[in-house]
Amino acid sequence: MSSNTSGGPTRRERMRAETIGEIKASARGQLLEHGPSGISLRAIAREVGVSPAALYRYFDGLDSLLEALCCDFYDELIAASLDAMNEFAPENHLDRMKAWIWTFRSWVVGHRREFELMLSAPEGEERNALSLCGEVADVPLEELDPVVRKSLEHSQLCGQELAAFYRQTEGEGFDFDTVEMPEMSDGLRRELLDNCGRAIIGAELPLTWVYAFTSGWVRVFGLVTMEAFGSLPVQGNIDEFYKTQIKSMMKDFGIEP
Amino acid sequence: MSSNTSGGPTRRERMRAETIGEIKASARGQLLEHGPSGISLRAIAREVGVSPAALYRYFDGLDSLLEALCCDFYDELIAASLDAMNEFAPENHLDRMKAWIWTFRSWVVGHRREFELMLSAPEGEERNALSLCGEVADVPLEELDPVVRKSLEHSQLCGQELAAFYRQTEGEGFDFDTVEMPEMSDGLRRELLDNCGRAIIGAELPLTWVYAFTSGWVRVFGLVTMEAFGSLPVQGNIDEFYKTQIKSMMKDFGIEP
DNA sequence: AATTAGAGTAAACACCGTTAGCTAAATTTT
DNA sequence: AAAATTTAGCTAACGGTGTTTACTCTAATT
Repeated sequence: MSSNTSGGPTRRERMRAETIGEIKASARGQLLEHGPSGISLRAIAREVGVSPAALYRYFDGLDSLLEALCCDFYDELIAASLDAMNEFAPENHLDRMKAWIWTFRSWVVGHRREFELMLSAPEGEERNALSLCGEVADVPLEELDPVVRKSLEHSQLCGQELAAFYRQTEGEGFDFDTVEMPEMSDGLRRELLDNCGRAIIGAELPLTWVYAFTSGWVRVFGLVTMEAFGSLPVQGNIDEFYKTQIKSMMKDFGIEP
Repeated sequence: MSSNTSGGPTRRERMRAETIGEIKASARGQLLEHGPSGISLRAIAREVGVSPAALYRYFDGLDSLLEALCCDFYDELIAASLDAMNEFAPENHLDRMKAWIWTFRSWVVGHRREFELMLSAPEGEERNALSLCGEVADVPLEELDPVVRKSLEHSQLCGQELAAFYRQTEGEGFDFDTVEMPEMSDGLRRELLDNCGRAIIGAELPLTWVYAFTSGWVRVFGLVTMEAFGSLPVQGNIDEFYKTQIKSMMKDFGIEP
């Protein structure tokens, strides 16, 4: 009776997938209306037309559902980033990175509540994403918190572009050693090269650029988070402010626009 | 009978203040143990040895209590900042600003859960601190959300120091116009001068420095938030990384160490 | 001494997440 | 085709939550 003889998903599997979709959609609706703490299993059950206990056939509990939601959000963000980046030629790495930043900003601002959940999600455990870069390179990726993994995936999208841009620039005889950077100890040097270079960028590029990338990442994170929380000290010309920030960051790479 | 004939607080007022203190202390304990969403009025009542309803004599409800907690945290942060800044001479503005940054970081890292609450607190309303700088200068300070006000107060602590440092540097014939800065429109110019200059720094200083201050603020916010959330891409040499970041920011002001 | 304001209570209301035990239908296996 | 099994759903309950109402008693004020 199963339609699985031809390899496709079972009838039950289809039903199950659809129910999961309904549950998530309802949860997201409540997230938008009442914020992260306003998501209620019972309310979801009411909306989906099912008893509260039935939801446990689909998720291990509220936390599990929230985590799944978070993963979906990251997937959305990653897909949107890829879409925006692919509006530029594959070798146009600079514009692709700008598109990444721009998508990060616009997606978060258009999905503030989702972003709130994403920020507060991986702390269900003792402490959260401290491994985002720390020991990430030495740990099997499968053992990472799924949300942390998605977040890393999102960062890598930009990092890989930088790596490609580096290879391109390298061929043009760019002198990376003249890029300005504060002096630092061997320990910090190695950590930057290991964590950011290996884990995020996925390539061994010069310290000056790894430092510029890390600084830039902090700045973008600050910008996006502050705007999402409404504490950005610019309100009317945010677009332009971002552009000036991007210009400043490019100068940190030794690139003049 | 009241001890108020000599102007001091009434006996009842003392009792009340002490009870409020006990309530807050219990709430903070739960915050540390179970996170922001683990604060429960009933649990507090249990711990203080009182019926749940009794708490409503002291706070309008859970949200009100959380807001009060937040204000206390900001007061703590501000006091700690002042203490650290005052370890330097009043005219040593540069070191006082560094002390401000350093206190921000160390206090947040030592009080991550408190910081979580502070970040998510003012969003009880529709949307939160969007007025942090936007129209803050044109709005009576009393009408602001108290948490937003405290947060502004904290920023101003650093801003005022910069203003004083500016006056000092001005006398030494420093050429502010040579400080590098991306070009920008008049609209953004005015917004930066109004919001950051007037509201936070409290003085009219050159655009180059206002831009550098705003950029620096975003960077510091990014650093502190990422470290608090465990997603800073440096784990073993964070102190030194901060120092390099501070050096980079100083260069944005045109100051060589 | 009488009155008032304050702090406290118990009981109830309407929610919440989660678990246990059961029923019925859909699928697999024999 | 019949039996066995997996799956989805139910009801009912447990212990927890924030909040409101109406009532009591005690401390301060008049």
